Amino acid sequence: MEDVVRELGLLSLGTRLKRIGDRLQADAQEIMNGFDLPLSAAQFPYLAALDRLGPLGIGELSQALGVAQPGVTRSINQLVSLGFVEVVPVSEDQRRRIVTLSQKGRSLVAKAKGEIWPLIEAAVADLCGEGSADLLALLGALDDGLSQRTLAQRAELKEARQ
Amino acid sequence: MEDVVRELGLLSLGTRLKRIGDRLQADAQEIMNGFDLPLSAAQFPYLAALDRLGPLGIGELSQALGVAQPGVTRSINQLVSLGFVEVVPVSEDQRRRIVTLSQKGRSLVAKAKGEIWPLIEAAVADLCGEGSADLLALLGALDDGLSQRTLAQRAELKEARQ
DNA sequence: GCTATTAATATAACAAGTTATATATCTTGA
DNA sequence: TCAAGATATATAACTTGTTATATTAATAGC
Repeated sequence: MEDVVRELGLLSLGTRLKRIGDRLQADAQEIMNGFDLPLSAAQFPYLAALDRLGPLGIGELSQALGVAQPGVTRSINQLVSLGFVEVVPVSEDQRRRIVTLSQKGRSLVAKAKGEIWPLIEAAVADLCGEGSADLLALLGALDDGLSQRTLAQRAELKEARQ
Repeated sequence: MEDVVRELGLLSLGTRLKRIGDRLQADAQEIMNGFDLPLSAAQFPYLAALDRLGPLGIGELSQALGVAQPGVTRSINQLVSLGFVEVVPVSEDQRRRIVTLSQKGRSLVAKAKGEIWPLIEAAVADLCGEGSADLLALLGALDDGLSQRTLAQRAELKEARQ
């Protein structure tokens, strides 16, 4: 059976990227399941962000991860109830809540860095083969291009030029 | 603020592809809004599949679009209530339901082919620039690679080889 | 020719994102 | 200094995917 989303090419690029991304995430989840972590693959970027950047506010996490703020609020609440992060209020500004890795969160990150992430990264590298650097470069160009001009703006320019 | 998902590279490739795909789909939606269609960008692939392949059963649509069957059932029900598709039972096999474009659906597809899709495709092509063919080729390799071996299988092979 | 299995679709519950809006706190200007 | 606006987060409702399971119809084996 023909894969329509694939055949449509650039027209359905968004749908296709989402679909492949979902599949990769589900596969990564399967690798993670081997380590019986009470955590979904989608939650890992939160821990990775806190590990890389240190304690962050909700809004900063939203920026760092490219997820809308309500999504961050919910995911952080889950991670709090799982015990991987802690939220501390800021005395100078009581609106803010700073999220930090808990001890449990830090040891999970350590384990992930040592055993899990390298495995996932190697599997993705194996999948991408020679093309991995090219792929990352192209995705970078998409990210950059989209932050300069949206598709709608590009479409308008095309129309105006006709 | 550092874009963590981007910086993590291959490790968070799934999350990143989903994120970029979502953004493209949202942008395509915005272009479509200019034509006031009572339809979301995510629903368009269903119409495109029926246009390209003719009437299809629920399970065939599921394959053609790479969406799990319950998702297809729901989306088709929406498209039915919007009047863009019709569902006909098959007399030989009463379990099956064949989905076809309605007259309204066919004229929407005609309009889309004439005015909307070329605009979206051109905007995406503008965004991708020189890299569009490379990108599609790399995505094809990912699709093919994933249907040969999942990430988990690749990870196991790596482990076994050590 | 009936029963057990298989197949196609539907339903339910959940996941993780989204937008719109509410709430609470902070900041600023008259 | 206090009312108005801005900012940070929370809540609600929705979207669109998922998995697990139920339902109904078709098929196969005895």
